[in-house]
Amino acid sequence: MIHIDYRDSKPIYEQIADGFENLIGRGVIEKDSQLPSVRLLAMELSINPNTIQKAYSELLSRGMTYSVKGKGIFVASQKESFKERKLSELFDKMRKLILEATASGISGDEILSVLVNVQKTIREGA
Amino acid sequence: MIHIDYRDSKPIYEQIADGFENLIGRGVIEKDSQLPSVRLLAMELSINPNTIQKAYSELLSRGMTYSVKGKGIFVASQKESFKERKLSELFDKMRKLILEATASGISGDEILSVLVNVQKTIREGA
Amino acid sequence: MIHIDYRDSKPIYEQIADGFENLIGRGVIEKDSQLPSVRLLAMELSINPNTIQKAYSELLSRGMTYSVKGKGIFVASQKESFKERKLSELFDKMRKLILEATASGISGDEILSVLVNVQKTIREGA
Amino acid sequence: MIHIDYRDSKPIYEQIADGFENLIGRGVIEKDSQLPSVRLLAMELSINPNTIQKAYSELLSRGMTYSVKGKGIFVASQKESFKERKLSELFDKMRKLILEATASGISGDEILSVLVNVQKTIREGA
DNA sequence: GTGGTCTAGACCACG
DNA sequence: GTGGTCTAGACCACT
Repeated sequence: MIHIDYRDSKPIYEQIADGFENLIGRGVIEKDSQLPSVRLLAMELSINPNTIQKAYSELLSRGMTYSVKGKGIFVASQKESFKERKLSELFDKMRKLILEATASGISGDEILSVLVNVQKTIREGA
Repeated sequence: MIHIDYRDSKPIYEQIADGFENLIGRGVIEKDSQLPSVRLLAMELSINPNTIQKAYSELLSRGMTYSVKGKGIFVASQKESFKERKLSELFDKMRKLILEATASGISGDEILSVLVNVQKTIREGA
Repeated sequence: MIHIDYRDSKPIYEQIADGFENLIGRGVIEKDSQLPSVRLLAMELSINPNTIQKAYSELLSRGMTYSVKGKGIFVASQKESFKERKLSELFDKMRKLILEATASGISGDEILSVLVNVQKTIREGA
Repeated sequence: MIHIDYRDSKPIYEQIADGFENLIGRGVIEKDSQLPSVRLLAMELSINPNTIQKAYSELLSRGMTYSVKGKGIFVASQKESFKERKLSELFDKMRKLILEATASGISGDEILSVLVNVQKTIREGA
């Protein structure tokens, strides 16, 4: 369900949180359904329970889930569209990337060309 | 000459190294010209000399500079084109960004549209 | 595992980095296995943890290892053959040595003769 | 007469001392002839007089020269043959290089092969 | 004065 | 527990 890459510089707890956010946002996990318990997921992924706990706290603070004492953690109803939020995130990250590139003397056309190349390689790789 | 943002998660020594790499790569600092001394820059930026030293070591291992004991640190001649390297970096980061976005269900056309929007806002901001 | 010579002009952190590079390159330490922790090795060698950290950073930038925060430092898969790289290094150092010798008026045949003598004494010493 | 490479890791005073040792050893500068004064050489090479002074001290301690107060520094008669000494130096450096290479798993034949290749490239380059 | 190495001790994020 | 960053202060070789 969730894939962990230990070599990724992104911390494990964030990889887990992002993974669930994706599954929830894309509707793979439905609203009000229960997430696996901390202990269970920790065993399944062979990961320290503290790390799972941190990932779940992250999801909670992002408003993706709600917790019921003694019962577990459940998927919250999504206020704003998941895709909308992701598009907004993409916009911010893309903007930062482009500002950096521009500061290094790369032109707008060159950036566009890089984007097209990337998309091409991804299509070919798929 | 170099601007430090203490709130940035990017470590100080890397901000400094990146800053100089940019100045050197864009030709603002010429080949064989001397960089400010470790102690001087440390005083100017109110930063520990060891941190400056680490930034300069980073530049050295990136091949951007060469050092002469007792004399100072100087800008090396750039073997590989700076821009070429930056374009390659941009490609990698862009690829990662797009893969993430795609995993969230964003289409290639939508990504392109975001890019165009970003470029538009940057042009207007400038 | 690692031997330090304090009288050697080669800095300690480099002796450590070179030592591990050798162990890794020769396959003594296997891929994805964990290196001793910074603090542990510091205690074992009676060396300041910062110096160990610097040695490990060096290995990281050489691409010999990858680090996972909170978990440890691990041996990376070797892209370019270790031996290939070492042969290239040997070539460069040998070239420099021979150029110096030639500048002192030593002939090519004399250099070859010295090499044979050295190899002889090493075999006898072993 | 003497060539300085500021990028070389070898300190300048040593480059100067080695340069004179070479000229003296190969008979380019004759016995009992006078070396240029510290001030003169400093001006010619655009180098700090302290550095020249250190180079001359080095030559003195190597027994290559003798100094006469108020007159200057002169080339001493060479006790042991210059070439003999250089061969001995070459032997030591070569031995160290080969021991390092052997520790990295490079065989004696491979070392010989590298040597031959180096000599080949030098001949071709000349 | 210059760069480079090392020690000591602190703080942070992560697991 | 782990690695990583930063500060403070010392010493060294070299110019």
